[in-house]
Amino acid sequence: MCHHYKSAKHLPEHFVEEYHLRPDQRTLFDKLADELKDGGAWPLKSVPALRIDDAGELEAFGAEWGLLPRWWKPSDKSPKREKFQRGTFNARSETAATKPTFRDAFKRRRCLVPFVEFHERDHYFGVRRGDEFEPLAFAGLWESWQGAEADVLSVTFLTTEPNAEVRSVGHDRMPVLLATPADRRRWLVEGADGADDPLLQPFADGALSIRPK
DNA sequence: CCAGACGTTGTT
DNA sequence: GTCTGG
DNA sequence: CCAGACGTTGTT
DNA sequence: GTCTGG
Repeated sequence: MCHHYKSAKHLPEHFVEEYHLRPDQRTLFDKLADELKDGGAWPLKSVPALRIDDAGELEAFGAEWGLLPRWWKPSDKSPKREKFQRGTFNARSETAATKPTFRDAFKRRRCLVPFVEFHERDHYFGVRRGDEFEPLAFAGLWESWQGAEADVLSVTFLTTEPNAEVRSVGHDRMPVLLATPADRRRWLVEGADGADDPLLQPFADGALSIRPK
């Protein structure tokens, strides 16, 4: 499962440069990323994300981790939206296109969820670059839910089969990783065409470094 | 028709 | 109060 | 991080 | 909102 990940101080600068974020966007992204500097990200925390806005421009936004679909309303089983969101922090790439909770977002509201290391089974995984870990992005989905009091922006990200390193610590799922600017752009612009799409495959064996917690 | 679900991961 | 699951 | 559980026997 | 199970 992928319910914890970390940012790093060099993450904002990387994405500010990759997407030429304007000063106000840069300020927002810095602030959102900075809120992860101590404990990292956990479900229901507000996390930084990137999407393409109505004008086709790339923009940063903050959203709660745990997707809340537009049709959600209180019920006996999920009296509070947080309870529902606690179960939607990941979306299976094999089924997200058809699940009621994810399919609209899968088709029309994709985003990037930047990170530096993700956590599985008492280990952190990332792509080492020198003595740091490289900023990467999860393949994310976002939603906007209209409440009586306020609107809730939320995100989740896709999972797939594990690669060799993740399997080696005893896990059978891993997040979909977008490790190049080209993959990130394609995810935002085109999305994926079925579970066999190259974007949704496990990360290349041997490309991740493992750091025991 | 109508109530209820709508999710993921990991596992004794 | 403390542990576990997400 | 934070919400939710924290238990046993016997079987709808 | 839409689908499924009863």
